[in-house]
Amino acid sequence: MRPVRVRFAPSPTGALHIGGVRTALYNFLLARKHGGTMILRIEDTDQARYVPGAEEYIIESLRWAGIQIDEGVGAGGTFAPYRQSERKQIYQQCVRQLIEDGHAYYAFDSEAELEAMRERLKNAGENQQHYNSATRMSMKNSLSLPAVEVQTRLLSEDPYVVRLKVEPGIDIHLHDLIRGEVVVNSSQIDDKVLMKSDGMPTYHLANVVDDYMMKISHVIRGEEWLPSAPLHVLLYRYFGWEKEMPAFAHLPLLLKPDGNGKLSKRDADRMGFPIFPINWKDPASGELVKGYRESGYLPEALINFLALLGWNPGTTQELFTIDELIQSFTLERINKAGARFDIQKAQWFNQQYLRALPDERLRSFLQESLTQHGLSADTQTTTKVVRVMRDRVTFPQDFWEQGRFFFLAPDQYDDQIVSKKWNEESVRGLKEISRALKATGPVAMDEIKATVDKALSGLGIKPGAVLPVLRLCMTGGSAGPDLMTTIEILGAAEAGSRIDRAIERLSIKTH
RNA sequence: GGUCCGUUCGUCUAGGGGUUAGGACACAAGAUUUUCAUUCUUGUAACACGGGUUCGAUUCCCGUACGGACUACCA
Repeated sequence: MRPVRVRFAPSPTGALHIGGVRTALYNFLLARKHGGTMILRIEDTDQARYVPGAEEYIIESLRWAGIQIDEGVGAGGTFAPYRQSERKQIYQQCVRQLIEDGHAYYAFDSEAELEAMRERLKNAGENQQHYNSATRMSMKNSLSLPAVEVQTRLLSEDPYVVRLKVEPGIDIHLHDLIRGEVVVNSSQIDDKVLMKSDGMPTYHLANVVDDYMMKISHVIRGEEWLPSAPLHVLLYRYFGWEKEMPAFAHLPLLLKPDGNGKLSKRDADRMGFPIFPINWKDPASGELVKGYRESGYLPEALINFLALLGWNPGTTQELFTIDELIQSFTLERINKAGARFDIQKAQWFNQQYLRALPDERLRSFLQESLTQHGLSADTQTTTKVVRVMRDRVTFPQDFWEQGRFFFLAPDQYDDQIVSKKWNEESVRGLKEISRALKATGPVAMDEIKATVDKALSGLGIKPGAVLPVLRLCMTGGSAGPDLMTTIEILGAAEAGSRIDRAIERLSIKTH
């Protein structure tokens, strides 16, 4: 078996889509599984759509996601260059060969002429409007025009393209690793442009030439390429490279969470989740689009989620380290049908991964939020907070979002609790608890509980009448970690003064 | 329109000629937690339809429907 060499080959026309990350991931997993090579090739043959910064963005995104590149742009390698715009001469040479062998030809038709041809065929009721064996002789190209004229045109400044001369009536068989046997008749394939008038190759040409030259063993790409795969097979054949042709695996698409169609940025925006791996600032509009990284997704969680979107190990295991993914991954177990994108499942994965992190890591998340808000706290406190919050969070920022009261006394109190539980009796209880707390000094949770119990039983008040408002004094709300633990972390003195503060504020409000 | 691809709970999926069609997310209920979350238990919920083949089809075959991709000098 030949060495596994796979490539992820995005075009730098913008930010990397989350579906692209999954494609890259599957390539990476296969490479690692077989001790092969993961290659990053940049397909920048469309100068009009080139977006500055996109290449760097792709590299940084993959790096963040933990998808390591062994060879290619940013990593170097023996098959350099890996940027297609730098390989023009190679394609030109290949295309010249194709023309000499009679598999390609020059075409001089203008855009208007092409449009006219399609219009003519459409009006004639043809269900395909192709530039092909049936129509090429009525167009302006090196097959239809006299040799002299062709020479003149080539030597003039007039633009021209090179087209593939597809021989009709041949069944092209393609074995896809995911879909099995696919057969397409060559009459369905048009004389695709191989070389554009600006001298750049099209995707089809560059892709085949590079995969061959870079000794790619498996082409793993999105399903949108399946219809043109037979064309690529034809190219390998015409080049005489069919024996070295890579194996194909066309991945199912990522679909919208609701409705029909493939997942788009619009859907993500509409439903409030990221579509790009990391922040993307559109250089044209200046718009900043939030990424998974900045939204608080851990790369390991995102990868785990993505891996299972269209692939499964055949067991009930859901949580995978990257090494386990590499171990279990096989192309055969990739699904055929498209997968709806479900952000809730991604969140669940994030929660699983986040809570499994050591205190130290979680503390640093909290610390970051504190710094952002101009606050500081000692290690002992942040450790306690993180421990009591760890089973309650989904994102790193939740430690702050849901635990800010550990560092900031509430300045607002939940109206519902106030109207339901704030009364003369509960305030009497609170006053007693405050007094008792301030007298005890810093103590542990069970002592606080004893103090509170004693204070209330002394007054003959039931805990149920006071505890909700006690929490209200501490956090401003009705939800949160265990109350006594919360008070322990706050400290008895702070707890006492929060009670006083609440009584002062709410009494004014109610009068 | 044409070509190609697809179709198991709401979602991701396992399974496969005879199964109580399994798991996970989500949802719901109960228990724990004097709160909320976690955790645990339980529950609701699926083989698109029609023909074949077969003793038997959700599984194999063919159609239909539905969905998707492609149909550029874009990738």
